Amino acid sequence: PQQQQNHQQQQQQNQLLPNEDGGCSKNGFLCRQSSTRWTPTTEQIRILKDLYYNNGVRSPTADQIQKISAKLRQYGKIEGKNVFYWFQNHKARERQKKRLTTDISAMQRGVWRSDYQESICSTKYPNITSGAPSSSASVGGLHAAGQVGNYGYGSFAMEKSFRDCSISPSGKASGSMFQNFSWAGAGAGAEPYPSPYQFLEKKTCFVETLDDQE
Amino acid sequence: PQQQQNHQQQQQQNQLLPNEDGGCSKNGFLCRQSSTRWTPTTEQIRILKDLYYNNGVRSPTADQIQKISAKLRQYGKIEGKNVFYWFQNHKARERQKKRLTTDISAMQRGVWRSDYQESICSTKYPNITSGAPSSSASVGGLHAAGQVGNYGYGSFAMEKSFRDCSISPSGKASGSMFQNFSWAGAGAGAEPYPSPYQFLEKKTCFVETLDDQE
DNA sequence: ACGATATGAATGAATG
DNA sequence: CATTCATTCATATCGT
Repeated sequence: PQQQQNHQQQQQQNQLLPNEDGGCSKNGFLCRQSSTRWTPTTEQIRILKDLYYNNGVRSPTADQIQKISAKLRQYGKIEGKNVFYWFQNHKARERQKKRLTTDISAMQRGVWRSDYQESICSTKYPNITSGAPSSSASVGGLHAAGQVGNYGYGSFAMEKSFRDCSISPSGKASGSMFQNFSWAGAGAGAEPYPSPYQFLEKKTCFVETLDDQE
Repeated sequence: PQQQQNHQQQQQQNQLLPNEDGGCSKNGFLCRQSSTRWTPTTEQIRILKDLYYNNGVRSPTADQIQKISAKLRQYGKIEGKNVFYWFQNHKARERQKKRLTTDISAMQRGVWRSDYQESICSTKYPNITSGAPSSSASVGGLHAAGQVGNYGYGSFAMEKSFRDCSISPSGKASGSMFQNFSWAGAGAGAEPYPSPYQFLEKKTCFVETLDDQE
């Protein structure tokens, strides 16, 4: 059913080798060095994918991220952000890929159905209430309890293009309300790019310091 | 001081000329700016950060947003919403990092460390009072008058406990977001790569107890 | 080596 | 204010 992630990812399992030479042969100088980006090991990848595909984890919570990273740390250096980004990216790219893959023609013909896109997820998670998870990579009992099926947002992209939220022109801007900015609907038939600072600009008196000497 | 410009920092360096339009002429190279999304120039970033860190601006009001964007417009095309989002994102991300820098396990143990990083507001002027404010980027007398000291709420999540304070006595805590992300700012922490994940490593028998469903 | 691709990281833009 | 989505940059890796 899914074949979108079997290209190349079988690199070595060396986590991070601080053996970087001091010579920044890059374009600048204050470059990389040890700041090499995280390179997931195969074990880490395996676990992550297992969580993703077998446990339906898509956007792990802080708690989950913690557990996951703690777990993955056994296989190499890793930080919470790596896990966070991994899921973000994986989800995003899968969707992106699907967008391109999923016959566009189907969409334009309207024969597109929303059930075949979820095939990759096997939908096995919905009822975690049974008890023992028995998942392959149960990282801290991570079961993606609350988010399963959440991403089933219809399908791919097509309805999220125009999100024009027309807001009511309050006219009064006080505090931190932000929905009454003209930009809320910017482009919704307004000016090309208007100077949006007149809608509430009352221009007090202080004009003394407009120093542009930053 | 809060951005780990190690190597990445993608399109940040493209300096749009003080044009008024989208006329970007970076280095005589590719003008990638034509996209939809705002690409802050370095000057704009600098001012924004200055406002953020030196003036304590966190959630600028419409008024402030106006002034700021007007000011920043000298350095490139910008709209109010860009400013608005910038502050929102900057705050959220800083918070996101920080919020969990004070990892929950420490929190539950009361070992909470109020280790801060930024030089938030220097408690500027409570008002647009007298003469020249010495702030770097005083945008039209924008001094963050009303909100300084507002976020000086000590630190972690405390006012929002109602939402994510699901700390269980069993040593489990369901925070809201990532906890120990040391990535974002690194303004003060700046550890190469911390490994503070043992705090939740206490239980290896984790099996399914992750249910943090509301 | 160079170019293509995969993917980590960052962040603007939204939404709830 | 928290979370998520989309885009884009940067770099690691592989193929030729």
